[in-house]
Amino acid sequence: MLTIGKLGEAAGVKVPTIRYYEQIGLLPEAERSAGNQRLYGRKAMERLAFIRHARDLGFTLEAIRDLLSLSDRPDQSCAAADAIARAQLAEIESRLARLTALKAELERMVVQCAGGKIADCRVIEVLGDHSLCATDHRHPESEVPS
Amino acid sequence: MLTIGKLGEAAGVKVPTIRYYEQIGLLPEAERSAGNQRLYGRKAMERLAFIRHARDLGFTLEAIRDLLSLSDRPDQSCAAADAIARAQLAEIESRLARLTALKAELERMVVQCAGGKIADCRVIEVLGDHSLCATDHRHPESEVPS
DNA sequence: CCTTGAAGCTATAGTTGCTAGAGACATTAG
DNA sequence: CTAATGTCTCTAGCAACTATAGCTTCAAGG
Ligand SMILES: [Zn+2]
Ligand SMILES: [Zn+2]
Ligand SMILES: [Zn+2]
Ligand SMILES: [Zn+2]
Repeated sequence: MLTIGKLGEAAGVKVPTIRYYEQIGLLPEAERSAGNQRLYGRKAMERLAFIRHARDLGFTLEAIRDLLSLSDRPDQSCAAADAIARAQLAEIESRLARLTALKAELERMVVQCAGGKIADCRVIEVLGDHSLCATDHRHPESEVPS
Repeated sequence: MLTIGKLGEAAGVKVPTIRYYEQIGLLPEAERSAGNQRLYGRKAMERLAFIRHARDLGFTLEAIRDLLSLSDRPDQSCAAADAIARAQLAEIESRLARLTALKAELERMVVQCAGGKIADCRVIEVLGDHSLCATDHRHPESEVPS
């Protein structure tokens, strides 16, 4: 049985994050020691590793919640899990497309600036006027974390 | 003079967002009509367009605050502005690198799943075990929005 | 002129995924 | 035994908005 600190160390997750996952119900309530400290066994560690890995792949906690409850029903079809993964892939692809456009615009700005006074700065100028941009990079949908 | 609604429409910014920008000091306090409603002129519109465009290019509000105060001093060197833009470019490039790795892993997962039961689902399996991944995609630094 | 509906006002709370702090209790090394 | 570290709960804060509630003001139609 590991204390929360050891578990965090083992899984590469900070202690408050583990408590947070428990609080929102992603991790079950941990066993407690005589002195009321959380104790974790192998199952908790695997579950935490799953969560952490999915987070590292960009899944939201909501998606992870669904994936976890699916993985608790091994006999069912995996179609739902695959759909979540495909949705995540689509999300990543759309962010990639957007970031690629942003990168191109930022490179243009930086390259075009001759480096004089603010009044002549291409960076400031372009920021003030999207029609100076080469691509349409404007924000299509919601802002999501990476 | 535009009302806040017309300004938002013209600039592609929601009304509460404009009020929010004023509240945090990105936009100056607007003039008010006799009935206490905000009124905006061309300068406010340009400033809002600048903010919006910079946001669309992924700059944080903090960076935009700095860029705006730089653009208010046209005689100074633009080195600071260029540095902010280059930092933003670097940030975008690092997000791109990460997302590219994520995309590859997600594609692998999705493609490898034969689509049977959860117990045999490659998606669930890989999520539980990073050593099944082809690349090291783990989260390096802080989570930042796109 | 009056009414009605849209648009505006303030203030507060919610979103996501944590992170940081305060103040108290538990455990462990020396 | 004591000191240092770890853990406990609870609360608040971060970015960048978004949503809600309960008002007031405005513009247009009858
Ligand atoms: Zn410049
Ligand atoms: Zn642009
Ligand atoms: Zn599957
Ligand atoms: Zn992995």
